[in-house]
Amino acid sequence: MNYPVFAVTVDLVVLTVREGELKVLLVRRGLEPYLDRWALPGGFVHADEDLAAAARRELAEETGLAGPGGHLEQLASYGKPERDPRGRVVTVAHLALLPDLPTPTAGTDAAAAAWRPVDQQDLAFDHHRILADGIERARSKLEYTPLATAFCPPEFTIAALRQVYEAVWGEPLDPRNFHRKVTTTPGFVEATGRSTEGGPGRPAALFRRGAATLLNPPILRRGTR
Amino acid sequence: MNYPVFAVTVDLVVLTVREGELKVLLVRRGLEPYLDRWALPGGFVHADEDLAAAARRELAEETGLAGPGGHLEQLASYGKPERDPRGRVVTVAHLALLPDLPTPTAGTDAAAAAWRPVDQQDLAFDHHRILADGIERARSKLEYTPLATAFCPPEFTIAALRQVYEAVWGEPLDPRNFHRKVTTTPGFVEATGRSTEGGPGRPAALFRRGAATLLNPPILRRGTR
DNA sequence: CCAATAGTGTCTTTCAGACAGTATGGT
DNA sequence: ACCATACTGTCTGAAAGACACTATTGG
Repeated sequence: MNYPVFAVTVDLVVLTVREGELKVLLVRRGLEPYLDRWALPGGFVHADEDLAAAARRELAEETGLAGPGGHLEQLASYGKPERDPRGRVVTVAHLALLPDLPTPTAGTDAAAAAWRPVDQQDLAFDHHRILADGIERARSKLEYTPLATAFCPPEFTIAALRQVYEAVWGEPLDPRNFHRKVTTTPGFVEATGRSTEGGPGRPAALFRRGAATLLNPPILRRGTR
Repeated sequence: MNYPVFAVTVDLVVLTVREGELKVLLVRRGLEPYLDRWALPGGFVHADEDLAAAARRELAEETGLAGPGGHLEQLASYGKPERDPRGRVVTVAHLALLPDLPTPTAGTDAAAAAWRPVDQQDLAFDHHRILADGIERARSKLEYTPLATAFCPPEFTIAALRQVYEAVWGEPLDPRNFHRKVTTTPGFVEATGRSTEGGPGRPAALFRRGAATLLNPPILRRGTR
């Protein structure tokens, strides 16, 4: 049997919420092509490695840890013949959602990695399109899954969860209605019994993620109604 | 730069509704490995071909036409090292939804192709998993997109559209509430002015698909509530 | 007339959106 | 006391589920 040969890479759309904004992890390329341009982190799939394993490995190399919380899923594959000038490369993009880690980009691999706003232009390769697809996937998944908790540390307040929604969707939500919705949806979050302390205002109860994998009914964005 | 080489294929989960049931297009393998087992149609991506183009080509080869109506989208990629005993093969699975064509499987390529029930066991490779993922994608997309119309001919009755939902979800829907829902959702369907004739009962108005790409609010399955 | 299927109207329940009001901390 | 933030309660309107009823065809 005769067939063309390909290289296969994984690229990562790694998102987090910092300073009330949705951010994406980018690396500055140190090689041609697209020298010095921002790009999604990624790399070649090894000879005896599953796609998901390659994505986990790259994530660990770039971020230091995919430790507590967080979420990693396959996004889509991109394989236009001209997408990489070096040859025929198919990339299997993955989407990672991480809490805002104390050690953000102390990766071993990438020389210059940084959290950047998600409205990036002029990324290397077709990474602009991959990024756009990843953001849309994240926005959409917040509607019907409890995945927003992946952006939060193991224990979080309802207000922190709401700020995740507001950052990802870019629109304000009513704190009271949001609180009611989240706490009455079975399995979305469960109370830990603990509370915050020290800040201004009444202390907030702390929650951890619940067991539900699907929100019913969903929380719909304004934009899609 | 040194990296492992892969073969890249596209595999197709082609679904239609026949005789009130959801069916998948399968081919009987004429080669090792998995000789004589049912498998999803598919093939190698050509040297200068986009992934989507390869999927369209394979669909045309297997079904004869992807003509009026229908829908084709990327599903997911599968690349476990051991998934093909011949070597390292990554497959980019696609999902196709087609109306029940008069000429179902007069393909040129596959010797023995057939519409089979979707509860197949013992497919070749990891095709059982791919099929399961494709069916779940289809079930889920009927909830929040007007994609059910892809299973229908260019003009169809509300009852025919309802039977698509019932076949894909495997549960009965109330004809009256379904009618109200579909006809009052802007952009889901638009009336043609024509009607059916000849059958028993009152003639039904004929509709074509509307311009909407997203249903708001969605039509939710019983199972997920 | 009757059977069969298409389509409309009505009632009830659920839930989102808007927003008043209460609770509990820090300064 | 006052401010800030957390949380609860109430009202209203939109829409789903259940289902009675009317409409239009063929036998």
